[in-house]
Amino acid sequence: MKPSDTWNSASEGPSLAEAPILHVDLDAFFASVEVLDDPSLRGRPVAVGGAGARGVIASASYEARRYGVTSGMPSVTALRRCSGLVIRPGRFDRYEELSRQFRGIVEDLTHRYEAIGLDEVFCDLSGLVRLGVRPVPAARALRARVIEEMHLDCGIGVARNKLFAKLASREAKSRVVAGELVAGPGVFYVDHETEARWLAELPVRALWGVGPATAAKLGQLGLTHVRDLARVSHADLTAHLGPALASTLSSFARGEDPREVVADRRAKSLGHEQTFARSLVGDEVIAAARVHAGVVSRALRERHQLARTISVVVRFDDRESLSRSQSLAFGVDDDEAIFRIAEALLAGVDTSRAVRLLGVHASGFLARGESEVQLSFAVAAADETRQRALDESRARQVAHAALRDAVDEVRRRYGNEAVSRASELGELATQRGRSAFGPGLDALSDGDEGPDRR
DNA sequence: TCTGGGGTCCTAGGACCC
DNA sequence: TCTGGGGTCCTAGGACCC
Repeated sequence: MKPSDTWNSASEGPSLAEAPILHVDLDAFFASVEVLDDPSLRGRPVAVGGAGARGVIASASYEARRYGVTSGMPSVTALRRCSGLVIRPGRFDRYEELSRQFRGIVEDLTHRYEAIGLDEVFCDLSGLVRLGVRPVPAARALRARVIEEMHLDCGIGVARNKLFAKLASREAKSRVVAGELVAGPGVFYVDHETEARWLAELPVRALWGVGPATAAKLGQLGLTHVRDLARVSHADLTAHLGPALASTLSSFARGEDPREVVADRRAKSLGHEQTFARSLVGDEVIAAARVHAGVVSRALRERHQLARTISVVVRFDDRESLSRSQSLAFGVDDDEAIFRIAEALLAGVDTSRAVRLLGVHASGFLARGESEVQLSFAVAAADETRQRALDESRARQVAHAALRDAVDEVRRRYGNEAVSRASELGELATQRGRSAFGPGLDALSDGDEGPDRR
């Protein structure tokens, strides 16, 4: 289908020059997918997240929101507000499948789009002048296709820049007001009057990049609304927020947004982390690192990438957290190689303290085949142990390749659980499939037993 | 029994090179 | 003999986004 067949109609709304940016946001994405695939959930309060003591809500249906359930909320709190809440653990393969379908529909309109997570895109339509595209009809047609083909709803903001487009997609959506669902228009165009009103009325917290910490800092300066930002000097803002954020917020306060729509963003890091139903100590942490290293290395191989930097992150029971990283002169994607580096990094961490979260991350990607470049600089090993781990991991990177490829092949054919190391078969590993958002209720109930000790 | 897991970007200090 | 400033890379931590 050619864009010109669908996306334009007469001369409704602003021209492309006036409002070239679209922000498209799928409604309550994860929760909506659960309802889509299980119609018995329709009309009920549904959320996706971890159901256990340490779980949080990742996505809540509008019915759940009527009870005050929001994403990011601890599941315990959510259940207190809504005892009938159905919490599903999340099915990321399915969400990714629908996300691809979503992007396919967007691509029929333009290839100049930037994906933000699985359920949002910014589009830059400014190159579509020759096709006679008008942004508002294009947005309506896009939304109609999402509804018809995916059976999911979305809100679309149409504006001059990303700042207003993002605010507008929120305006386009349905919302809960005083416990009642109020339908939104679906597509919302930000004209000059609306821009001026929003800049005058919105709190700073509504801006992209202003979270709890920055809002608190601004609050101490007496800056609570966007309009307040316009009257503070750039030097003052920089002194408190640093040059980058200060510059961004100064622009926003004037209604300007220098950020372009960047198509084809490539991931720069990849990782796997888990909050445990029961905190781990000592060898249990190392065992968990082995499982995590396996997840990360498999993801690297699926992407045909090698990582030059491996890092671990640890959060203790008192919520203090730390990270340790090691860059290599070569790239790795091997389970054992990544595990050995993670293990070496953890040797420098006091694991006699209770560890509630462990993460293993990979970054500094090389395409496969580039592994032997970058030999010119020295690896800064912290000590002899670490150096030995590095040497060994490099040898293993070569030695284990054949075995690893064979194991990958088996996993591909029979599923991830078909071939596992003995150490992955304990409770640690069985928690993996339960939820991406922390331990589930079953993990909570058998938490006393803990993972097996070897 | 408060606060996940996937990421991105920024900052700051130190090492090293030119 | 003392000392410069820019650039890049690495590490650690923090804030933010969905």
